[in-house]
Amino acid sequence: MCLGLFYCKKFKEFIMTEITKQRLEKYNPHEVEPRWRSVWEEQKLYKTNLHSSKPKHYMPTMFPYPSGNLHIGHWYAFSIPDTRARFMRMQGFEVLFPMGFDAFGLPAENAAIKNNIDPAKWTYSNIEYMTSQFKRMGTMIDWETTELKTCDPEYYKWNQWFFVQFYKRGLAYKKESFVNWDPVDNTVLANEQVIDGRGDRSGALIERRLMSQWHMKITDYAEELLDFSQIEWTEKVRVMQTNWIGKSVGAEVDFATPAGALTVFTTRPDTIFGATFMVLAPEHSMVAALTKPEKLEEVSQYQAAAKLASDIDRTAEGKEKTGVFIGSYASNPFTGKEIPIFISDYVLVTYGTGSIMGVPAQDDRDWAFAKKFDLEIIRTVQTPADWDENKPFMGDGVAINSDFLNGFNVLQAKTRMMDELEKTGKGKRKTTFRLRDWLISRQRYWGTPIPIIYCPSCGEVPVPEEDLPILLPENPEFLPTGQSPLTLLEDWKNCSCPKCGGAAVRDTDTMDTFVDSSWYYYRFLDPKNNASAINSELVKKWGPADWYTGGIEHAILHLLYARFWTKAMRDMGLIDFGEPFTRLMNQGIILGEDNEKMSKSRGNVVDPDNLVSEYGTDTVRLYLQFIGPWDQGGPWAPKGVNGLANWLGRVWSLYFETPDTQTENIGLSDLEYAVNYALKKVTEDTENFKFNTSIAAMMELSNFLGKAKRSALYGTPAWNNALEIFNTMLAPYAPHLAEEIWSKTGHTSSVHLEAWHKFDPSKLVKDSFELVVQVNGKVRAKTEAPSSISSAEAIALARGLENVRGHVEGKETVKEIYIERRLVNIVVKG
RNA sequence: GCGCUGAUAGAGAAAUGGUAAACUCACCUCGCUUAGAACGAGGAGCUUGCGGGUUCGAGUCCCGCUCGGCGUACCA
Repeated sequence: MCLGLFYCKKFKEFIMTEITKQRLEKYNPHEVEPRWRSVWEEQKLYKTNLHSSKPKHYMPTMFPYPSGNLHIGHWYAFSIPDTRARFMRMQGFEVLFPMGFDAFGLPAENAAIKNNIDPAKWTYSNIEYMTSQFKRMGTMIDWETTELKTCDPEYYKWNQWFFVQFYKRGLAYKKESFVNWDPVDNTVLANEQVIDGRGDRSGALIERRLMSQWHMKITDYAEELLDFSQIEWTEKVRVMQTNWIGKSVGAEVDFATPAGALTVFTTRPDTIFGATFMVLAPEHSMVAALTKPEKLEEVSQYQAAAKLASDIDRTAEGKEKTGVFIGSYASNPFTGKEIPIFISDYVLVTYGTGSIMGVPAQDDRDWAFAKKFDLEIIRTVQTPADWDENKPFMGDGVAINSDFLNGFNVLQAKTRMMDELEKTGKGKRKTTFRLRDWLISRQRYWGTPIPIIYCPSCGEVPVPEEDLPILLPENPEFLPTGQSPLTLLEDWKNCSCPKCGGAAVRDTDTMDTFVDSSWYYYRFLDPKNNASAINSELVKKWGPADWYTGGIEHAILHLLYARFWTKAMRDMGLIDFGEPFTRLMNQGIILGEDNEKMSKSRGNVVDPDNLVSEYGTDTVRLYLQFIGPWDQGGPWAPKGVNGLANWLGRVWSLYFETPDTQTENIGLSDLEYAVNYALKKVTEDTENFKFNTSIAAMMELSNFLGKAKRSALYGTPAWNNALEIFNTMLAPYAPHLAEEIWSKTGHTSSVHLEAWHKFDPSKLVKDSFELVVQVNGKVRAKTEAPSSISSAEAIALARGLENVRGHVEGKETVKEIYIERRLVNIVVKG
């Protein structure tokens, strides 16, 4: 912090004030802002009445992780929606704008390991500090009603409760599978948390391990999650979720092998006549049975290599196909031909059946494999005339070499083949999803303990509801063993079986923190509720959220899980709707001055605390909104901030400086037009998150008022009314300045309790306008015309203009166009 | 590779198919002996990344290209 500069400025201000006392007192945000914030807090001005009879507007934002410091991105994410929340409040809605902390997670634990601090202590002290930073933001967050920390037992108890309910309904289950192991954070990760083969937090290359882990059955909802008809989200997020869910419609087909039927999944059943080989994933369960003794060594070697290789190596772009012929043959169910069986790492054990039929002519991957191993290629779709015969053909065409399918196009052939498969029992229709069940076990300490007990005689037993919460024990040992720290706490781990009372042990993993964020927006309505997870009555009244805002990075993580959780809650009868967030808005990212992502190593980090100390909260908020469209983000241009501070100063003087001249000639209707125009623009733009143009409209208005001030309008009732309306428009944008002006202009209650003014459309109708006249699309003249002018009159008026006549006379008129209250275009020839 | 985006004065950006550049910063001139990293008056700056097309009219719609961002990537 730059205290030197700060005090120096203060001192200068003090001197100036003394010398020029008779002049206007300069607006001083550093005095005004904290003063109003404490008044608001005292008066509980922003208390939301959850039982209000007004229409509700629920506007949560994705709550932050308590990293220890609010950065400029937090200001962008939270202070801007606050403007809209304030606006909706003035529009007559009862608005809930909540805030809490997503407080479980790895950074706390990593800090504990590194600095030997208790993760709880670290987290709670961060929350305390960040809350004080938050309060400087001057938001209408109702801390008292909504504050929520997911690491509180009163919160995570209900994670455990949900887990038990899900368990009873078969939505939470344990299975052994290949999982993503992060060797740096020493835990498994969900598929959604693996980015380009690396852990999303640690950046470590992910290893594949076979482990027994808890999953949430999100795949039960795969089909429903593809349905976005109940929500208005951006195309981008819908597409990302749709791709992630990855629905493929096709068929499963059985191929006979010496070890029994080998089932493959294909989206192209029409190409079976061209299947000339089989490929299994190296981990496929039938590999052992199908491997001939003489191939055993080669196969084991390949399997070992595949196991060691990271996903990123296995899937690298342009990687040459590898594989091993395992010695056995399968029989093509339609041609009867014996085709060789391979293993290769381009087939994934986790997708479909983990095995495929190789159809090189119609698939570029199979083509590459066939070329590499010199396998037979049979075209089953007629290639276009100019087709390069050294390429596979994936397009539509007529089936060839395919017996009863010959002559049909791809779509027809698919249907016929699937009918045939089902008729003959050689296969069946099948839809496969890319989406896997959500793996929620984490081998870490700082999270919600999984409420399951393992009993030698009763097996896995969920903890009875009355025994919840299973508290996280204090003072764990943090050893980088790859085991959960909870495994080392014998006293905690050992327990008795709730069923038989015999000796048993607890599950020592904790839940993925995305469990916490899957339902917190319901908990905000009653965060201290000790009797149930949610207050059904309030959730019924307030849910689903009207608008939800946050970063796009959660498009397929949090936002997909939250939808799943909500649907599961609906099916449990807890709520009566199936989507958590009716509308979604993703803010962009604020970049450094150098147009690069802000980072300490680049040295381009903008510190909001310093900015607030220099310019005040209102200026920082306004600048972040003015910089551009909110969903676009953009680079930080430090010079512009000052401009916003100066604008606030000019607004201030608009109210409190007396004009010394009366030189402008401005009429009442101009004033009314300007005010109503701005009001219309600000109303519409604020509603739609277009804060930059909204502020521009207010600047235009203040520029106009600055001029109008030096006219006869000054001091009239209309002038005073205009200033008052402008004051209320400012309130959501510059809450402190607006309140100070409001109070200094003689009001005794808060401007934030005022109703938003409605614009008067009748004041926006002008009785004349500037008619633009084009000849052949080129502007040739402009003239004032009455608004009521008819098309014929407008054209006649245009033709009469001297500049136009020169371009029109003696030429043949082809067309005349009049666009109401805008322009005339005369098209001539010759 | 595929999908989605974006490209407008020196910078950030406005613009229901209808006068391109609102608004802010920066720049220039003048005023103000000061609210001064201020204020007031005025000014300069572009044919909207490139090439086609549709249209009376295109920054906006369509096609191709160049460059950047985001997402995704052997999913059978």
